[in-house]
Amino acid sequence: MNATTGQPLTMAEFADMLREHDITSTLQRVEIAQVILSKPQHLSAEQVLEGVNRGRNIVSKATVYNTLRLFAQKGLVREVIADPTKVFYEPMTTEHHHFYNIETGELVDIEPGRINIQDIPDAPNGSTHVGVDVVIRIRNGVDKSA
Amino acid sequence: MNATTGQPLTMAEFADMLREHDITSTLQRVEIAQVILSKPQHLSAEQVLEGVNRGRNIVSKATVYNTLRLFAQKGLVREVIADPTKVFYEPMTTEHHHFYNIETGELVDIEPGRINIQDIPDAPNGSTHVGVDVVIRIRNGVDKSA
DNA sequence: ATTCGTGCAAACCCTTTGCAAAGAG
DNA sequence: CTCTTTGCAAAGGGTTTGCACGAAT
Repeated sequence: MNATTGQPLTMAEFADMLREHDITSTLQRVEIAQVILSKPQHLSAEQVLEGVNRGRNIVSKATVYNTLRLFAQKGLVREVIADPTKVFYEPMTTEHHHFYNIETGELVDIEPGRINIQDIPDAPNGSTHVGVDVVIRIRNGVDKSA
Repeated sequence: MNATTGQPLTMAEFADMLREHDITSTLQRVEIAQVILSKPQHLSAEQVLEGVNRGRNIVSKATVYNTLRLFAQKGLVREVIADPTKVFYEPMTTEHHHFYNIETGELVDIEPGRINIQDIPDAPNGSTHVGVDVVIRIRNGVDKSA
């Protein structure tokens, strides 16, 4: 949503957003940005591919993968490593963490601030923190026993 | 190490350990247990395969993958999901967390208790916590800028 | 012209599976 | 003897790459 108008972002606004992140704006990249950045969500590369090509055929698989990687490098989206079989992408927002349902593969946001981490240790000699990811693995059902 | 003798565990002791976890003891499984459980470490399935077949040819790739999955189910080892390209396995010990070097793919233990998580939220309706994983992503170099 | 982005298909890597042979109880 | 485990090779799924075409400066 545009903060001043309250309307969904226009293609031109997505294009501006790309340029602000040093990404050359192209049709395909704007389409991908619209799909992943329009709201808080977690999408796999394949889901982005489907979302972009609704009926029509606008972006290839390779471009989706390459573009999502580029967006992640440029700080537009964040990669979430929780499912051992695929990477999820989410819009880059304030730091928050995730529930991961090991049965369904579903990823759910934990509200920011809902988790507090104390005493984050320094990175080992000569390295720098890039980020902290907390994944709480959950399973359907209330019974603890297998 | 055997707690009473201070010696490395014997094959028979690994076999006992398997049976205690309801795993039928076989030659291949004991060999795999020796590789992954002998000390604190993080090994990919491929590294386990190499570790088991030193020169000789004792265990197949399929058996390594299937056995590590079995060990994880039975609570002998823990899977660590941090590298988007592969799963790491570590001996099941007290809860601790990890540094993950995004440049080298290296995984490093953070001492238990060195991180404290406050206010872990309840699992969503009808689901149960399975575990909490904290991964601190690090990068070589001290400078923050790319 | 030169550079950068895209598309297609093939390559790649990790992991799982199907089925016959070998091993455990 | 019956059930389980193993091995091999092949399939599978997600991701990356090579190279030619097209767009932009």
